[in-house]
Amino acid sequence: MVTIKEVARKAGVSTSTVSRSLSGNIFVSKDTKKRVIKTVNELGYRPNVLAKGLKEGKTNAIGLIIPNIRNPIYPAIVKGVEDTARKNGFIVILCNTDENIDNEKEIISMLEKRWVDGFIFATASSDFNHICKIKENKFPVVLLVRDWEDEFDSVVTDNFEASYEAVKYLIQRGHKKIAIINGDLNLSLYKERYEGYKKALLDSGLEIPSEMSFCCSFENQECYLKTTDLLKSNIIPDAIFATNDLRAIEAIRAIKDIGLKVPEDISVVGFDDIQISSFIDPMLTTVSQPFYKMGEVAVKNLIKIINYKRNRKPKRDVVKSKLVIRNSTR
Amino acid sequence: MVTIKEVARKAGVSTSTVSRSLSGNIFVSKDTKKRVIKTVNELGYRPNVLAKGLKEGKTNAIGLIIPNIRNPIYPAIVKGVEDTARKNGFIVILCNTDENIDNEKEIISMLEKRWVDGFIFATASSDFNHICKIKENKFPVVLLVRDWEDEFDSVVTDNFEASYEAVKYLIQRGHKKIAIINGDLNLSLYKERYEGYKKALLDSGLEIPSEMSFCCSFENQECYLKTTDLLKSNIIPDAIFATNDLRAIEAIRAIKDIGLKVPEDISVVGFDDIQISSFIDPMLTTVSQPFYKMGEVAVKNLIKIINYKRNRKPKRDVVKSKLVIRNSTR
DNA sequence: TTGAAAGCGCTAACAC
DNA sequence: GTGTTAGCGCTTTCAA
Repeated sequence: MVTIKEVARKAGVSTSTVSRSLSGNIFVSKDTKKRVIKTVNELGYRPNVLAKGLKEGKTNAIGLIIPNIRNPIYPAIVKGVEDTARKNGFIVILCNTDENIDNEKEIISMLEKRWVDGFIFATASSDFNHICKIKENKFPVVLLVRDWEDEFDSVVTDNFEASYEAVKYLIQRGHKKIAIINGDLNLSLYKERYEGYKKALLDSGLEIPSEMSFCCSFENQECYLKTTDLLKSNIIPDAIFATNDLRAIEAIRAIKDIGLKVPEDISVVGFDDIQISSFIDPMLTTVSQPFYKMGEVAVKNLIKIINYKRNRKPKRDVVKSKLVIRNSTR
Repeated sequence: MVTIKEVARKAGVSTSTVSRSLSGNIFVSKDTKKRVIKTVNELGYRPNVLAKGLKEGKTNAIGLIIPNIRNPIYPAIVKGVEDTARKNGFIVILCNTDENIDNEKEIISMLEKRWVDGFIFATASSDFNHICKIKENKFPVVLLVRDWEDEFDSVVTDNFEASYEAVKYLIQRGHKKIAIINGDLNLSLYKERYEGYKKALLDSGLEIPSEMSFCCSFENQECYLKTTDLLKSNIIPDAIFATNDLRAIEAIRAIKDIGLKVPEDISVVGFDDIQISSFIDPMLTTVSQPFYKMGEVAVKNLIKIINYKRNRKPKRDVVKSKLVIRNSTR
């Protein structure tokens, strides 16, 4: 490995001059600089980021913690985060928790050893102490997708409004018995989506059919099974609002398997607009979220906090989502 | 930030004793060790990986370079890589190239500054010099999914055999005009899949219908459009072998939109078995690949190379895939 | 404008 | 068993 010393020797200058030639902020005579740069190229010298980080007290890396990389919303987010980070000279360390809090703690403990200058969490849940602790340890933190009260900077979508609009749309199209398939209500995003759903029904004078409301995870086709159960009972909805596309897709599968049709018998609306949603049959009506953009905004905010560490008040960034109407609703 | 010095002072020992107590390899008296550990916990001390890495000449990080995180095969791989790496005390730095070689070079240049102890590339293509250069620079490299002659360690699936089997299956079910929708033939995996396809046809005495063979990328619905073109011509296949599921899904969409049915009019076989494939309509018959496992094997091999840097001959690991028969074939 | 030297936090060779 | 110390590669004072 080529070090700054070798460059210095070969160019006939001191290591400080090499450093200065490369950093650019401090003045070095034109000739010297040229000679140094030439030597750097000849030798293929690359500054060692470890040494630089150790000296400067920062790493130019950020930790991105996500709950489940196989949920297609995260790849989109990851891409936004990574592109933006790289554009700003940061590298991304991606960690997947599988929604498991022990994994998450272990990951944090690892990254806190100066691996990263700051964290982006897309995993906020009700069990939140460990993330608070990071902040106490002076690591900048931005929450993404899922947020938590007003303690942290965050980037989220307008979950309430978007759900409201989606359900309102179903009502306008004449649906009256609208089921909701939701996620963990301890997560603010699902709670907000639920609130939007309820408000839309209420505003239209419809009852909230509690027997048509359930939550499910992504494991073991839970969503498929619970939807099947619902349809086998004698309370059949005329529309289903699923709070994400994966749930919508499982629900559609269940509806078809039981011999009913989408959208003729039951309309289905999803949430997320993952890539696959425009290819399944019927193409899914869903709320489209700007995931790439969200990742981008989260990184930009995080870098701001890293660079000017003043104790600003946390900022909540809300990005707009929009209803995309396709063929799964009639 | 708590440093080893503070721990040492508080515990009344030298820094080396703290270091030794933590590393565990060198003997420290029970009492001292206990006292040190206690202090470490009280102070919340975490060894600085930058300093450690600088000292030891390694980082315990590996770079994982993938072409496109939005292709669902990669999240599965990433998860395998990440889990295994973490289990072995390594951290993963994930980088996405968007199939762009300049991005890739930039990423490599960044990671070579001692960020990582080795690389896993899932991006090998015909333009390969920059990856060779990494190896010359003494960085361990393992190729994944896509490989390249015998220069490198690699982990791949039995593309030829799997394709052969898939096409053979179509033939056995009575199909005679079998189209192939392929990817870039400069990538060995697609070439191998093409060879498997041809061999299966040949072995059954069928002609290779060159007018029914085309390649397409994932951009701009290219696959959808080209399939539509094919179907609008008067040479209509009775089966389509798509060399990945995303292509198969686009093809199915095209078939349906033109008013034909899958599998009644045209059978479709995919390759990959991404999660969504068992939820689309009809559920996709496809070749299932053990992506998680592949990531796992790649990491294990890489770590082996990192730890015993002897110049072994590169090893090619071939993992078995298998045909999963669902409803898109008749 | 440039060089010498200290020091970032850690480990390990060497001394006791 | 434990302490002292050099040094990993870099940046940045301080001097010249």
